Amino acid sequence: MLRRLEERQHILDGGVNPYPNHFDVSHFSTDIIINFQEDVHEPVSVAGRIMTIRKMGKASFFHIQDSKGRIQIYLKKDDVGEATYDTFKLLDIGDIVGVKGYTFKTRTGEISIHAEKLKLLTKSLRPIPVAKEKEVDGEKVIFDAFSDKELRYRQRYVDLIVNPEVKETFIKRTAIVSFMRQFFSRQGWLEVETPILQPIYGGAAARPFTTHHNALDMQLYLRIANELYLKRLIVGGFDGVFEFAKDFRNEGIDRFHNPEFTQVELYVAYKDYNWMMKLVEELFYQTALEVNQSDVTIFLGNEINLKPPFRRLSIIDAIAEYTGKDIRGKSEEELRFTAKDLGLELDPKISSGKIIDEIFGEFVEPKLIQPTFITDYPTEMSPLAKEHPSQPGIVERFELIVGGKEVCNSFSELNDPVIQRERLESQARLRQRGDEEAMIIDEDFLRAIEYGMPPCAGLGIGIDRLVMLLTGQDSIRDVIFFPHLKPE
RNA sequence: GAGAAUAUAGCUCAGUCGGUAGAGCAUCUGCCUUUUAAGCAGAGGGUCGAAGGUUCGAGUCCUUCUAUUCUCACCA
Repeated sequence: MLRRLEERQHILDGGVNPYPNHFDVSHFSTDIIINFQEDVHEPVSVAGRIMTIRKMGKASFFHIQDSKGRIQIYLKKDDVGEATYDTFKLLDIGDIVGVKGYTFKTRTGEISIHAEKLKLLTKSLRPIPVAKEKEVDGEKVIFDAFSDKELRYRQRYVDLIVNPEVKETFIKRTAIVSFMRQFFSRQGWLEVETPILQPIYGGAAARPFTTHHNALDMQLYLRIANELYLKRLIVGGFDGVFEFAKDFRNEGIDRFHNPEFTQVELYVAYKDYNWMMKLVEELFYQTALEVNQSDVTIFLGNEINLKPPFRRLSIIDAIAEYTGKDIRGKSEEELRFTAKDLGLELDPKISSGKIIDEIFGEFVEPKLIQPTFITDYPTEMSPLAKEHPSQPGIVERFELIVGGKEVCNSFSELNDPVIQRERLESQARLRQRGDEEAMIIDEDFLRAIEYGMPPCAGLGIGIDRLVMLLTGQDSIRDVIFFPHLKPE
């Protein structure tokens, strides 16, 4: 770096600005290569970062990388003049340059640009970790790639420069979100924004991040979900609302969890969870076709097929199928016995619903590889969901499990304000008993639904996990630009 | 929170039994006007994650700490 600082000064002393203000670009690297015609020397102007250099005495080759890809540049002293060629000799891998010239094909058959003008656009002071590539039997072999995960996450900008497949993943992430946004908007539903700073957090069971507003001298929370605000908007008369939301949960970090993550939540009036299942099937299928041109993807080592319909299985039937235990109508004591019989150690304080969830999470969920809707959860685990009209104690709820992981959660929303109040009060009692994740009573939310919320179906999709699914990444850190790490 | 592994040059990695710190790429100098992991000749580059300890002597052995990775636990 010291050497490059000197070089920067050297360039300055030579009357050249190493950081000029603009450069006119006419083409992207990849477009030049795609549209190349033999015997046509098309004039082009490109800009990008120098990624390889092969210097010879009076002529040189180098590759520049722009936002789309790479292209080789041929620079000859006779063509650009001695001054430019001397400046070029001072350049390093990592510097950003602009090149004006014309297209041609080299003796070895690579489509390249024959430079007529070269301009330094940005001097790079730190060496980038260059990986060398070689083609062996038509396949690219990369030598000494920048692969240290810690460095890649801490210096994502470097990761993006030198590892093109990383860039692809993030481009796909944006494509997925854009497609979903269009998909919802085309139905006439409204994309909205609701508060991230909330005086009362709710809509999910999780520990929040806490902050403080100075002027109001009050505690605020970063939202763990936006469910209760979107429902207020359904009360307000919108038929469908959705929000791509950053949510924050003050919990552990692993390859499926980041403290801040993205969810899309959607609420549609007059619909129920059966309708929502169909929507989710269609959404996943079409999104896959849009971004992958295929309904098959590899997720956590398994080939996943996203062609509808997805299997539907109630949580009770799922447990019966995978453990052989019929738990329908069983009392808390019987459930505890069943769990013990299966070899599951349980906290003696937890109740029926939680026991069912534990059995499901331990013996069933990891085995659900192909997309499966698990439906009809115990009411107790779902304080915001509406009960099944014919099955007491069971709510109209589903989760979509893919590759053994939950990717979305949905229910017919509870809109009876009296029952909703009872459910939240029972949550408050759990909280008093020390359940830190039990919900807090949000009086304004209750007031809103007391005015009347139409029947409605709600959905939450974990965008990070969906992106993992559709890009074949096994860690949430590989689909978030700047995943959370401890400070250096 | 528990266990395992890792930490050596800008990057990717070797380093044997405890005895002067190594390679490739990158960098620098020279040569080279169609190269592509360019080539040839030479050179520089290190507080071996941090702090202690054992030892005549520690990259190597021991202790503690820090960070990361993986697995498990937690997280509907």
